[in-house]
This record gives sequence, structure tokens and C-alpha cells, in this order.
Amino acid sequence: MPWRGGKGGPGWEGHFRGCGYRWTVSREVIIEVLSSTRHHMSAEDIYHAVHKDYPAIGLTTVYRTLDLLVDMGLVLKFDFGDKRARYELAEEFSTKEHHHHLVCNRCGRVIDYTEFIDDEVELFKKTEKGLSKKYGFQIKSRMIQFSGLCGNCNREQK
Amino acid sequence: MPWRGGKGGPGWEGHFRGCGYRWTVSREVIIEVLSSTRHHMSAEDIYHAVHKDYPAIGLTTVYRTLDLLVDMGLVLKFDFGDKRARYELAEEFSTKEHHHHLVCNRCGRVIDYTEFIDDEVELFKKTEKGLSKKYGFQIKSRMIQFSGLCGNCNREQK
DNA sequence: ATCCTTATTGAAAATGGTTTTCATTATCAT
DNA sequence: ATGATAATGAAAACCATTTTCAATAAGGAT
Repeated sequence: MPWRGGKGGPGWEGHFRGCGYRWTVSREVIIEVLSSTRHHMSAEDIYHAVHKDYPAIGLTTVYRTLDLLVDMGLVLKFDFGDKRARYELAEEFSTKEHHHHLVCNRCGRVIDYTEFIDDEVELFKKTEKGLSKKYGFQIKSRMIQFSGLCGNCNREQK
Repeated sequence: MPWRGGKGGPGWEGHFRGCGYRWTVSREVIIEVLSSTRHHMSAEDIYHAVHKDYPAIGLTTVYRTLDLLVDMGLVLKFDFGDKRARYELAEEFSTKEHHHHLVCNRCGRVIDYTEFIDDEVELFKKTEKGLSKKYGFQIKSRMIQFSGLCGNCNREQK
């Protein structure tokens, strides 16, 4: 079943209402920004993007909306080691390819990789089933992250 | 080759010297604390543990030492969603079993799981080789993290 | 449509883990 | 021992994120 991001349908709005939250312009706009980028964004990135067309929407609202989205499992929150969190639509709600992150600890570069994903998806499925059974956990999100030195930084490091 | 944590040998001290750093009492003590716990600790946890026997060692030094250890790949830094980072010896330098983390977004509980590790180790090895070849990355650490709701929080959530 | 309850919001202030600064001390090659 | 300089502690600064609080907007009931 394809994901319907549009208004009115069982999409984003339905998720909010289903959890007892109201559907507001701010929320719609913030989701619109997240939907239309191919990059992980910080709260401030999102705030700036939103601000162009909706200057009345404040940074606080961006943070609050992101918190809700993360809680509902619609958005993933990442920590790449600089001090600001990055956000991405969860795979099920995104048009972006399934991927994980490769982070350079020196320069901060982040590569989205999509290789070797098939085996990984299968492993996740199996692990997830086992873990939720054993620990009674309801798993909402999963992440793999490699870090080290990217090509450039590796070379400079005499 | 087993890891020699002891003084003098090619262990911790050797790592520091090899990177051009000095070997100090603070560093030795902080590593001692990390080595003797089975839990991921925050900088402040470590500070308190260290403080009992070495009240002269300050929190700043703990942070600085942890940064070095993370940079050298000897320690892993985790973000479990509360706002403080947690630290653990990297697997190669720890007596603790290979494991990953299962984080409850509601109550913050973290479960270390060791199931399904064999397939995962193999997948990591393969992925890592492919990625470092394709992107020129030197990978220093790898993490998998699941999050969602633990058994208790799941139940309370009517 | 109009009320009314209450969730949502923006601006400003507060928070608090982590970093910086800087003067002092410890390490270690010579 | 000596000197160069890396490491350290205390206090101050930093800054992403949260909290506060009064004003506004959503949406069910009327």
C-alpha cells in the first residue's frame, strides 16, 4: 500500500488526528519541507526553509513538531556528532531510497549509502521479530551508522 | 591476539603514545573506570566514579579524555535520546560481550542485546569492506540501534 | 455560523550538557 | 636536573534545545 502524503486522506493528517493531535498549518508546512528534501536537515535548516513562505512560524514550533513526528515514528532523529540533531522522514513515509549513514568524525561529512541493503533488511526483520518477542519491545525505528575518516581526511592525516 | 589493558605493555599507554599523546594518571584512572563497568556511562558518571579515589581530577579532564578515546576509536559514544552522551569501551578493548542497544523512547531504558549477533557481524564485515573500498572511508566504529517502546511503556500506552 | 474548551503557538527566558579560556602543573625528551 | 610544551582544573562561555506564559487557532458542540 503506497503512502498517501496528501491532505485529507489517511496520510499525515490522519496520523496526527489518530493520536489526538490537531492538524495545523505549521505542521503541514513543516512536513512539506521534510518531504521535499533529499537531505537530513537540522531544526534550524527546516526553520529557515519554512520561514521563506511562512515567516510567522517560529523555531520553537519546528522543534515541537519534530518531537511529535519522532514520537509517532514518522521521522527519524540522528546524531552525527556535531551538536545538532538531524531529521529525516522515516523510510515508509519517504520517497527516498532506503539507506544508512557513513559519518566522517573529522570533517563531519555524511554519506548516505544504499549498498548491501538487501541482506540488512532481512537481518533487521529477523532481529526485530526476535527482540520484540523476547523483550516485549515495540520497535519504531532502527538505525545503522558507521563512522571513521572519509577519503580526504584520511589522506591529510599523515 | 588478546587485548592487554595493563600498564607499560602495548596496551592503552601504547595507544596514547603512538598518537603523540602523553600518558597521565588521569587518563589511566578514567580508562580504569571504563574497563571495570558493565554499563554505558555518562561523562558525569565517570567523573563521580573517578572522584572517589582521585578528587583532584576534574570533569573537564574527563570530557577531554573521552574525546581523545573516541577519536582514537577506543571508546564509543552513544546518544540514547536523553541529552547526555554515554560512553563504552569499543568491543575490541572490552571484556563485555558484543552487543547493541534497544532504547525506550518513553522511559529511557536501554537494553543491551546480544542475540542475532553472528549474522550481523558477518554483514558488518562485508558492508564495511565494500564501503571503505567504494568511498575511501576508514571505518572506526559501527553501531546498530533500535528504538521504540519497552514492555512497560507499551502497556501503559492505552 | 457562533461559542467554548483547550491544544497550539511565538517570543523571550531558562536550561544544562559540553567547550573554551587561561593561568598553573605535570610529562618526558634532552 | 632542565626546558619545552602537553595536560589540567576552575570558572566562564557556548548554544542547541526546552520551558514559560500570554495570545491565538482548531474543531466539537450549539
